[in-house]
Amino acid sequence: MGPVRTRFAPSPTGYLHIGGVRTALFNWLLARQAGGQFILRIDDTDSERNRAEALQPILDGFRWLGIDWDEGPEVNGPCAPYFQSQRNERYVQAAMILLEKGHAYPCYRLPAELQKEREAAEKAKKPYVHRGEHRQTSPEECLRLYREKKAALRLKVPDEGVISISDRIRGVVEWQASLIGDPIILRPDGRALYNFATVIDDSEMKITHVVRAAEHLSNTPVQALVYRALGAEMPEFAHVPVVNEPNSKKKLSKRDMKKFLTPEVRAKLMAVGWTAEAIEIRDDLNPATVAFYKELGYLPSGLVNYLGRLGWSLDDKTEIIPLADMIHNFSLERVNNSSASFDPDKLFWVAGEYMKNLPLSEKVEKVIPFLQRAGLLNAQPSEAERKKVQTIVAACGDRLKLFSDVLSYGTPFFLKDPLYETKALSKRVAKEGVPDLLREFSAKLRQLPDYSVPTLEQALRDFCQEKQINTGLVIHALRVATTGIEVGPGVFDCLHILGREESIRRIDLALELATPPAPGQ
RNA sequence: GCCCCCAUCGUCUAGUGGCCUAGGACAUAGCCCUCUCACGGCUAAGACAGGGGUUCGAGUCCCCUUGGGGGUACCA
Repeated sequence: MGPVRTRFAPSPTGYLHIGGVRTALFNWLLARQAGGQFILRIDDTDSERNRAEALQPILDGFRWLGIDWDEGPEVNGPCAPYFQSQRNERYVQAAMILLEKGHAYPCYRLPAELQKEREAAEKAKKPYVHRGEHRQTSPEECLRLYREKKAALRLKVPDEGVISISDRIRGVVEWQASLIGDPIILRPDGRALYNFATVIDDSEMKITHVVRAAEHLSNTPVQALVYRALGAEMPEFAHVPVVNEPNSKKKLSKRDMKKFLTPEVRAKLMAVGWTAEAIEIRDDLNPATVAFYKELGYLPSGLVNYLGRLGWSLDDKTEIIPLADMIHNFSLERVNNSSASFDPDKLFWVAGEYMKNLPLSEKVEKVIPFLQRAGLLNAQPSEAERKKVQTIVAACGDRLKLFSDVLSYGTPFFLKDPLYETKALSKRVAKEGVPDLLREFSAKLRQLPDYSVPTLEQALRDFCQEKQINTGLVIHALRVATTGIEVGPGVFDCLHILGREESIRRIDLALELATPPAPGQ
């Protein structure tokens, strides 16, 4: 066997599905570990859609995640083309060889007739195994018949015997050949069927490891028979367990993804600037797709780590596995054989762990687009503005788990006036004695020698000490007065970011709002 | 119906016959730290689907049942 070559063969559906990425990732890891090649092949045999448009989101998704391909769309390679729709003549050619060699035969039965037979068998509680009448016809005669009148071409399945494959994840799996009906490999119009096309492609592309979703396990005996008939070398098979819906044993389906677009999900998307209409049009924006996480500002490295750990583990305790370690340590033998539920909470946590380790400068770069989209920053931020963003991001610290979190923590620093939460204002500012304290402290702010975080903190502590009051009282009041909200970076960071004049202006503004003029005045 | 696959805390997992009184992580709850939130620290609760075997000994091996999933296509 030559160098390790793995592949992922998505249909151009217009989005990159989470479950698919996991399978692709395992393939990619295997290839990278062995210094082999990872191939992207597009299964577009039945696609009537605009291919370029439906393919782009998939390529974008992989690129965003850093999963690169050595051969495939846009990069090409020695086995081009990498679109099944452009490879049909190869399938026809291969089918003709099987016909000549007596491994295939034409079948003139109509689908409707077969359907009836199937139903009859079902009623009789007997397995339905289709065997066409031309199974015994000589290859020469079959070829003559086929030339005379095109028909569906069926593969001859042995009458008896066991088809056995050794799956790298499942172990040995066997099927009775007598229970497998002769499958169609070519339609009367010459279009190949999946089970046939896949084998031709995998064989021609010298794929050494077919790592795919477990739902393909049942296709494998037929494919094994095609390899055998072709006289081609069989690749290693590894069927990875499917990814289930959160908290469910149901497969995370590509169909019916709309149900993941819950009100909460919609709210998250709208918080980062998507309108309800845009979400409707971009029907791929939901938690089952990669694009969703990109839009919400998840770190791609976090998503890759999470997906890699879903169904595979390094040992009994490691959760955070840098990509290089994952490449180095990945093995099919440690892939679980039971299906796994996708857990958005854990993904969120992993993404946060990666964010903690991201250099500040990178956070700043990645956060800027979210601020721009929200209209808080213009398209060409000045050096001063970038500096301000940096200060804000630094002040956010570990609170920033997603890039979009900059909106919940940073917005008050970009608005002209804070958006005051009424409740917070009445709870923290419009409170017995607090307005006077704020006024006094505000006056102190004016006199500070500088406006740094330590100076501010010292000033406040001294002030509270002097007044014999709890520091929290003033701190909470200050935070609400200057940012409008109760949660966020440390209050001294907030004051520092705003600067002296703006801090004081906002305190005055809050006091105005919180203390309505006394009646009669 | 028939064929194939799967089965440890709510979820992801460790476990390859004695190291298991079943370990870790997310989520949950409580406490601590603390200017809020987040981070961090500590603690709690929480699982071997059921039944038979095999064995001195079973989460681990075998069988059955149950439950999930996939296939049974001129879908992929």
